[in-house]
Amino acid sequence: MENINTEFSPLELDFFEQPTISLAKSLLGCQLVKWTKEGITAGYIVETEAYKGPDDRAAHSFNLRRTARTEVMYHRSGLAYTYQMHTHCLFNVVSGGEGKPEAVLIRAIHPSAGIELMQLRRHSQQSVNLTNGPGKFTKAMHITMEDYGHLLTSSPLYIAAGYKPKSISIGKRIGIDNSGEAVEYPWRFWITGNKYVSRHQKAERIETIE
DNA sequence: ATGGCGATTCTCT
DNA sequence: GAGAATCGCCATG
Repeated sequence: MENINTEFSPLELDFFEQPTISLAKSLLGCQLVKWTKEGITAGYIVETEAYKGPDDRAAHSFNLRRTARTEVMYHRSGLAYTYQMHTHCLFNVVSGGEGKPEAVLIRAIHPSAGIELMQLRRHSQQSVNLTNGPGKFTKAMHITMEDYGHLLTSSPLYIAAGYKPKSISIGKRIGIDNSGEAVEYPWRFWITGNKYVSRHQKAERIETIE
């Protein structure tokens, strides 16, 4: 048998072709990998949120709103949707398939490679604080608007295999207070007990993985 | 041309 | 827990 290094190999495109809620859970434990000329940074995804426009008032694509910013959400699953929030860049994986504008927001990672580079970029020697928020890990990994529309199956930015979480916690999404009834939807997912999760919140449900 | 505002973060109290 | 920072996007006129 040939010895193949699968540590940082991209997942295939069909991984992204599953329903958005399912994808949001499946992404937990996978690695997010970013290459730059400075080197590699990578981390296990530990927290995600599903956004299901056009019926989801919290989604940028609510009511089929289609602008330059949200355009990529209308294209195929597996593309990167990055956008600017105040001074930060937030990162989503497009899902739903062509013409169905849905996405999974990645909210936190647990570093697996390139921690020194992350510390340099974040001007911080701390560990957990480096990547425990949606604007934090993007800075640590140098994910920017340049990555908008990039297909996440190849360098410089892609999803790779990781580990299978033992338990997934489920709760309400963060920071969408003005979104009417959508505030209540249980579309936030995190690896139970993981210390890189951005905020403490009581889980509405906990799923154990077989 | 302009004004409101946000899927955030940091630094205080 | 509150307030500021700070800036691009997008809807209006």
